[in-house]
This record gives sequence, C-alpha cells and structure tokens, in this order.
Amino acid sequence: MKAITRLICTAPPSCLLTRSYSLTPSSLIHDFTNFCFQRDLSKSMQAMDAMQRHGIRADSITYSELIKCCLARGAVREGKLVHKHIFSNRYNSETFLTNSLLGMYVKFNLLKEAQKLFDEMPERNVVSWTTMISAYSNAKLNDRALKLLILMLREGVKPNMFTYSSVLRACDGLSNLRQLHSSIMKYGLESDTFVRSALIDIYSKLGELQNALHVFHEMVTGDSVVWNSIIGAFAQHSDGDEALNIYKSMKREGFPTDQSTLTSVLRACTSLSLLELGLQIHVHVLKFNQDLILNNALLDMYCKCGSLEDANFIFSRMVEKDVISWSIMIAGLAQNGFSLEALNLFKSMKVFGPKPNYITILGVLFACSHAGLVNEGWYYFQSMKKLFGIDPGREHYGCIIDLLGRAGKLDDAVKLIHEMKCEPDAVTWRALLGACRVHRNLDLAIYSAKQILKLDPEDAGTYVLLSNIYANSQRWEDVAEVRKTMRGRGVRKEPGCSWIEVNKQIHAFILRDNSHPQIHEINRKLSQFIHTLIGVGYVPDTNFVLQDLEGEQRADSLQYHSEKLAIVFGIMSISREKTIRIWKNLRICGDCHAFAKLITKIENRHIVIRDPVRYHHFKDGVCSCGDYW
DNA sequence: CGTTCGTCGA
Repeated sequence: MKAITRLICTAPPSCLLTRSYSLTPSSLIHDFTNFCFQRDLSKSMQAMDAMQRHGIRADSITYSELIKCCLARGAVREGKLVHKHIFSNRYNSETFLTNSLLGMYVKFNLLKEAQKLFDEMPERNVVSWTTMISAYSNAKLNDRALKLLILMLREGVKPNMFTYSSVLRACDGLSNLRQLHSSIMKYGLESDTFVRSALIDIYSKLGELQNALHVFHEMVTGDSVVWNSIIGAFAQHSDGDEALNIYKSMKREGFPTDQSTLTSVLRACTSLSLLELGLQIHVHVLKFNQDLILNNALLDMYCKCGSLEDANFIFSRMVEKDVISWSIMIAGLAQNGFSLEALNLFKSMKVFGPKPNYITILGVLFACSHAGLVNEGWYYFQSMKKLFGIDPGREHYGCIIDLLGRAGKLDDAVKLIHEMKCEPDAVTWRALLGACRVHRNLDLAIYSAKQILKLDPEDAGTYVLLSNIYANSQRWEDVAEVRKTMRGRGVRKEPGCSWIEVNKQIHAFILRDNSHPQIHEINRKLSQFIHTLIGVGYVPDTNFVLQDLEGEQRADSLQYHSEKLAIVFGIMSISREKTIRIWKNLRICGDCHAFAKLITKIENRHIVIRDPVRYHHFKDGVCSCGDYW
C-alpha cells in the first residue's frame, strides 16, 4: 500500500501516538474518524478533503458524525460541503445518511435547501417525510405540512407516531379533525403519549374541549405531558375550575409536575382570582426559579389578583425579563390604578428593556386612557409606528377611542372611527358607547348600540341598555321592538355575579339568588350598613338610564347587587387586617362604587374589586381609579 | 435520522 504524505495533523490524536508517522489510506480514514468523533470540525474538514483527493471513501457512519459536528458548531457552509462530498461519493441512496443531511438543513432553518434535497432523494422513508412535515409544522406553513402527509400516504409510506405528532401541530385552522383522528386509530397510534398530547392540544386550539377531554380519558398508561396538555387546555379556555380539578387528580395519581404544569395552574388561579392558592403554588415555583415563562405566569397571577406588592417583588427579582414580563407589569400597574407608575416603567423599558411589541403598546395606551392622559396617549398612538415600528391595530384604536371618549371628546372619537384603516368591530363601538354613558349622550349611545348589535347580535347588555334609553325617552314602541328582537334571538342577560375566597372556599353571590347559607344574616347586616352610610352622606344612585340593568331589576334591587353582598360577607368573615378581594363578571356600577368607598372608611378596611376590565383598590374612602373608570 | 405540553390584550 502506498504511503501518502501527512497533510492534516500537526499533532496526532492520542490514540495514534504509538503508530508510525507514515500514513496509509486506512490510517487517514482512522484520523478522519477520530477528528469527527472529537467534534474537531476544521481538522475533520481537512481530512475529508485529503481523502477526496486520494479517492478514498469514508464510511457513512463517519459522515453522519461529521454532520453532527457541523450542527454543534452551527457551521452552515461546512454542512453544505459535506452534503457535496456525500453525493459525490455516491452515498445518496443511503437513506439514513441523506436523512441526516435533511435534518441538518431543517435545524439550520434552511427549508428551501431541505425541500430541494428531499426532492432529489432517490428513496424516502417515513423519517424523511416526517422531517419535512415537522419542519413545515414548526414554521407554521400548515398547508405544506398537510399536503406532504397526503402525498406520503399516496406514495404508500406508512406514517408512525412521529409523523402524527408533528402533523397535528399544523391542524389549527382545520375545520374538523375527524378524518385525521380516524386514520390515527386505523394505524393504532392513539395510545402513543406524544400523539395523545398533540391531539388534546389541537382539539383545545380548535375550541373542542369535549373532544380533548375524551382523548384524555381514554388514556391507559399516562405521562406528565398528557396531563399538562389537558390542564393547559382548560386553563387557556378560562375554565380554571376544571383545570384545577385535573391538577389535583394528577397529583393524587402521583405524576410529577413540572414548569409546564405550574404555569397552567397559575393561569387557572389568575382567571379565578385565587390569590391564596396562587401563593401556595408560588412555593413550588421556587424549585424552577430560572424559568422565564413560569415567572411570567407568576407575575401575571399577582397582578391580576390585585397584589401589586408581590408582583413588584417578583418583577424586581427576575434574573431574566422578556418583552412579555414588561408588558405584564405595565398593564398590571395600569389595571390596578397605577397608571403613572405604568408609564414610568414603560420609560425605563425603552432604556433598559427589550423592544416593545403590539401588546406592550396596548398596555401603555390603556394606562393613558385610565389616567385621563389625553396628550400622552395621543402622542404614543400617533408615533408608535415611527418609534416602535408597530402599525396601530384595531385594539389600539379601541383604546384611543376610549381615551378620547372618557375625556369628553366624543366628536373626535367618532371621527377617528371613520378614519380607521381596519374595520371597526363591536369592541370599537363598545368603547364609544362607554363614553356616551359617562357623558350622557343619548343619541350617540343609540347609534353606537345599533352598530354593536349589527356586529354582535348576542350582546345582551347592549339590548338592555338600548331599551332603557328608549324607555327613558318614552319611546315605548322602540322598547317593544328591542325586547322582541332580543326574545326572537333567544338572548338573555347574564345575571351579575361576584365571587370571594374565604378559607380556601369560593363563595358566589348571584343577583336574586338566595341560596347562600348566610344570606339572611348578610342582608340584615347590609341594611344596617346602608342605614349608617346614609347618615354620612351616601345617596343611593337609582339613575339607570345608561346602565344595562334589566327594568324589572331596578326598583328594589340596588341593595342586592352581588358585589354589595360579597363585600358584607367579606367584612363578616375575613379578619380585619386582611384585604377583602372580590371578583365579578360585570363592570361595577356607580352606586356600588360609592358604597364600597364609604364602607372602607367607616369600617377601616381595604377592599379590592376586580371587574372584567380593571381593578378598584378601595381604602380610606377613596378608590385607586380616582372615580374614573 | 424524525415527535407532544406552559407566559402578555381592548
């Protein structure tokens, strides 16, 4: 065998030290292999080059090691060179090896190169197809992913669990999953945990929670990820109760919980306003104190449960903060009535933080609108494109219409609606309607209400409000018409409901529902309070013209508003030094707001009420919203 | 050689 000059090694790999320095083709292969396994990219590349010049072919295992080496270094150019060598050495029919190359291109995010290679491959097995499908699913090119699955089936390649768990990610937007689900069953793959969690997740994304639950319940041998999927499904669809129940079963059955579980559980606490449970979960979170997503969920929980001291503490202690952390904190401050602090935080974000996104700006505009900062809000709205490269969307317009409307600039608000680049939706008009309520503009209120009902014919509150306005103007025919439409469409107003957590129990107070065991005592106490408050200047506000309360609920029901009952119950059952926290489904009315302010003064209490839009911190007879909500 | 689950909004 002809000896060849040593070209590559300046120092031989340690395993070669005992060998002669004269190189043979087999020793060159040996060196190449060693460099590859040592992940020494530049020497491997030189060795590969030398072998090529001497017409020596390395084995496919070594090439696949070299691909791993390129991947580890992020060496795109070298990877492409390896690709060339593999093909010139006629390895392109070694599917194992070409699949490695395919995987490399996908990991480098070079989908075009991957597709080209895929098209040129003489043989494509299930791994080749799955690699491409997974690449397109990840890139959210759903159509391509689904199309590949069809082509694959047409070519007679049998998909496996890898294929389905990948392709399912590309199925949001699909009208139904029946066909796909039954082919999974046909291949007997539904019991695979990867497939099961992907199925649960996609059913959840399509809003088909019952189907998700069905897939979950058919599970025989479980897996934490499957549990996480179903808990996440309910948490994301605001069914915190069910999410927490499943979490309890998960623990009972002994499955380990991880960051993902806790994130969803915290989200459930957030949507149910369960501060006490959230505090308990916080203890478990400490085990994962470096997890950004989990910390964000914790931060959001404290903001949305109205505990800003805790939120501030978490925010200041987080090692890593991303745009979501900042957005949560800015919106959280604003919703809790600390608009100026929110804007200050935004200013420091611009200096020290990440680039704001669409949602961050929304929080900033919300802060301006709830603090009455017309000029500042308008400035951010006008310049958001220039300053942050974000085009104002429908939601931003909603905020700014709210801002103008609250400030009494109804004409400007209307003008802006007509100038919007995107079509106004029901939420846009609802912002204007809210302003009409505050500033008692009946004609414009009627107009906005009609626009809302065109876009959202199910909106019970708007029907009731419209009918109240007509009744107030004695337009009885119009009242009858609205009522008729409402009945015809089967729309019913959701009753006002307030919740309060006492001793880890949630107590619900629903308008005209007397099922609470202590309801008589609560009512008696409430009457006493009202009597006392009238003595210090409280005047029950019975003007419902621009409220969306049902007519028949008006006359005597003021004192039975669910939040008043919850407040009284809270005073009765929560110790004095603790904050009374209430969560309700409708926005607080002016009368209850006045009631809450006064009662914190005479009872020396701290009350936080969370409504669907923001938080009211009542203390010493004043509210953090400054009566501006 | 290819797979599943978690955070911010009017």
